[in-house]
Amino acid sequence: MHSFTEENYLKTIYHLSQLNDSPVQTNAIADGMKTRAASVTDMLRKLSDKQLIDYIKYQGVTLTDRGKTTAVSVIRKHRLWEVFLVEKLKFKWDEVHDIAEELEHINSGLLVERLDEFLGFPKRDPHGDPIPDKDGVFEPGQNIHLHEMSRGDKGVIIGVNEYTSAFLKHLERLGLTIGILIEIQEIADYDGSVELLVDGKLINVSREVTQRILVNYK
Amino acid sequence: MHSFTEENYLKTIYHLSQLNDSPVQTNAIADGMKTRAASVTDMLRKLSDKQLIDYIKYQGVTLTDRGKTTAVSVIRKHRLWEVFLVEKLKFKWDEVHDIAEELEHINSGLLVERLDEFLGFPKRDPHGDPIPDKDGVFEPGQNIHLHEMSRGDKGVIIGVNEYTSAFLKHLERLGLTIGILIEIQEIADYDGSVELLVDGKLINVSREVTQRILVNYK
DNA sequence: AAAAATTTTTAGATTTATCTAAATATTCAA
DNA sequence: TTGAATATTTAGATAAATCTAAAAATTTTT
Repeated sequence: MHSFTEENYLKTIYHLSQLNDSPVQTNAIADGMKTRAASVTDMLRKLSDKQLIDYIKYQGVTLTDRGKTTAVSVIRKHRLWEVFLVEKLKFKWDEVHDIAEELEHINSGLLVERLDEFLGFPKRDPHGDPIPDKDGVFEPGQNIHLHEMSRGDKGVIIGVNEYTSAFLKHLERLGLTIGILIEIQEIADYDGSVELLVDGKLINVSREVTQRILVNYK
Repeated sequence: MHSFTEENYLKTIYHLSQLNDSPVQTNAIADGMKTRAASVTDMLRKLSDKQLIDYIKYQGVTLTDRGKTTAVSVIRKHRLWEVFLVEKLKFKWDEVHDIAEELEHINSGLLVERLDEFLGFPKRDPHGDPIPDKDGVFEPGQNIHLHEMSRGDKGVIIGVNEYTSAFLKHLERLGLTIGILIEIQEIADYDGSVELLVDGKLINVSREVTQRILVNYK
């Protein structure tokens, strides 16, 4: 088995490698793990020895198949536990991320499959992120970020990519929650902020926010 | 917060101190933690510095109030998770101990209280052990071990004090599960084995087994 | 109460994950 | 294409939890 720390590195590398196709860089990992580049180098050597990553000094890393499988399994657990916390224990969507960061490392294949079944095999977590099935397969989704849409476009909010309580509460105040229909009214040239029609009301959101919202584009 | 290891030491010391009134000895802890006496001494110094135990060199340890509170909180979480696994996820009673050993260290006060509520504030876990409430109070129980009973005595099995899958499966084969009524028919002088009337049938159990079964004596 | 047996502690290493500071490699820009 | 800036790695330490072997304290036995 892998240590919590190893699992967290793999998860971070996985998420970073989703952002673009090139190998993930040491500093990006250090940022993601809130640690120092030197510590990352130490860990990369270890993960490479265990054949969880392909690592060439100074050239960044990519996950091996084994590494990817492990990362996806941790992500699956994280998202299933988030569904449990919200659906069964009545947590708010902005309260579950940190607890799921701990629960995702519990080690029992049977537990995950039973939990999945108990929850009715959910396809998405409370933030709209897809939950890989037990073979690690994600439901395909053709989603785009809100800031990539144009005036007049419509779509349904399907996810976010920041999980801080502050951000999620902000969205809730604006009425921007998973499943809600939005329509782009206006995009401001000078700061990229966007005027949206949501639930019959006009609201204004900053570019920072539009970059963190995923929309299922119709 | 305390590390997983510290919490496990506190839990072990708590359980050992339940067995008799004298301070818990280094070797007993080493046995319980499956480690060496020297490692225990190292940790005792650390727990003592943190004022979780009262420790006098060569004289053994007792938990301070702070230490006891922590230990009971871990035990509460362990037992609640066991109820969850059996009641909600359909695990057998012999499958849940190891998973609960991991889940008991998840750190969120709110999570425990929500879980307790979700489960309907259970009073006992699947092995019959009492679950302390959120203030650490156990429901009082006047239970005795099966080996302390006499011929003709009757009672209901209320718990066990070994949680290995092998032991629990053995009990199940014998029909000895929580809640079942038993009556002592005969106690063998030469090996302490006991003949029991269970569910209309006569069965024989070794002294090793009788020492690990708790009975609510009528 | 001295010797023997047992228990516990100390001394000194080891492993894992981390760090700072310095050295080295790579990339960017003039 | 060379120097500057940036990114990464190495060297050497530190803290947590563990270990073995030896020393010291305590308890038991004679």
